[in-house]
Amino acid sequence: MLKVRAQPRGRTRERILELAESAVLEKGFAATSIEELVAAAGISKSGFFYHFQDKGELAEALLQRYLDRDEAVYNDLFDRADNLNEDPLHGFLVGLKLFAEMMDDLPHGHPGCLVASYCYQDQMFNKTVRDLNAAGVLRWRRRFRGHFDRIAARYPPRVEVDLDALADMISALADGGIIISKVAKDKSILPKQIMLYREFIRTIFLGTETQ
Amino acid sequence: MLKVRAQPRGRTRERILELAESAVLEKGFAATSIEELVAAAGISKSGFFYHFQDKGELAEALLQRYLDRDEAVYNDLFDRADNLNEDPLHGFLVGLKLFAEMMDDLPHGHPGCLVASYCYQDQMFNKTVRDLNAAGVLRWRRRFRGHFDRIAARYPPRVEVDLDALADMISALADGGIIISKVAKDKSILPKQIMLYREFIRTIFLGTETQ
DNA sequence: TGTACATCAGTGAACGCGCGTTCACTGATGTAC
DNA sequence: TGTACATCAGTGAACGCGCGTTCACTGATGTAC
Repeated sequence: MLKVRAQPRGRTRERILELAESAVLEKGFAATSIEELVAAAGISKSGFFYHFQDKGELAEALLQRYLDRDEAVYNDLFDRADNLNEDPLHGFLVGLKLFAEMMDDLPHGHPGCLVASYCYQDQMFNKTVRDLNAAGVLRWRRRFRGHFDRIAARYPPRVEVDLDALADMISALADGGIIISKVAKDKSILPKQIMLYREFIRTIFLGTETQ
Repeated sequence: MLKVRAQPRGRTRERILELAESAVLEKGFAATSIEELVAAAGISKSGFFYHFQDKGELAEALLQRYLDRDEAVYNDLFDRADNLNEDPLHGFLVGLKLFAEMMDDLPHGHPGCLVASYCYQDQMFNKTVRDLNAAGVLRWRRRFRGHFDRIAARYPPRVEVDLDALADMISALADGGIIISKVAKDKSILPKQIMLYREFIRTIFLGTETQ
């Protein structure tokens, strides 16, 4: 009798990461045991240690994967919106609308942000992981700061604002909106916050008189 | 020889809570052990169980204490600002400025928000704790919604905004701003976000034409 | 095409440590009479 | 004021369980010749 490989080659590691991500977002990294992951993945404990040297390596792989996917998704979204519009402001406003709609379309709301989760378990992780997290935040700042530079060149801001702070605001509002949505158990809060941010951007560069 | 009580009556429980709060904010609830808390508090493990039935009771007491203190601080701050100003908008704007200044004055930045921390370890806690957390968020919404109702009666909004969402925005921005500040290791981010929010409020009710 | 060896993707059993919790006990302080 | 008892704020030792990690081993697949 032939024993058949339970999973096609190389899939198990990805399955562990997938299971780990939702577990970590629901109860935190420390409370997510290797035991429960391997039980859910249908392998033995030692199978886990074939894929990861230790639990710390899981933490790192998890965050790296999250940041990569996140960047791919939002690069795609904002680039698409930008390419559809010749005007940088309107392209960005379309991007924000798509962003809000994407958040609104998640059936059970946003599952949570690993950056925020790791932030509140900071001491658990080594320097590599913490640096990865910080770099993720700074990448978002640079991306949006770029938008604002192009926009401000064409639309002088009507109010005095720090463009770096304005770029950080979308990260803060997204992370905070996820938290408020989750705690209040109301998935509509997050997309509404994105749309408020969009309104703010609109009034900064277009003013309130030209409704 | 007289044995002298190490701590004045009733102080030990408070010391445990204080130690637990900073530990939880740094590494999460699951990773904060009773062992380390009692070591830092200078009592034995059984001493802990004299004050708390189990670890879950610590979680609840911790959050209750946090919410109570938070409410007292911000009630005080915004009531003070409101009483100094006859006008509800200007009173609120002063309150936001005081809020931002308070955040700016924290020597090592904001130590973190327990509501956010608990949110990302949700599965660890029982319904009582989760309800406590949700109630905290809704209390903030009501408080700020009250401000906006009074403001909007005198200053019709220049742009169409949902006042509940606008009230949630300060919670989201505070929680998100704390996270971005912590992750980027730049304590100036949080106060800047509060000031951006203040700018948004100003333009909503006063417009951009009247600089 | 057949064979030898290497690599891949794990298994199973054992480990020691730390964790939350329990329980019988204690010594100082407070209260009633 | 003195005494008896209750309460407060703990101690010390023990517990079982689950956790992350290690190690020797394995059976299927891939590759070189």
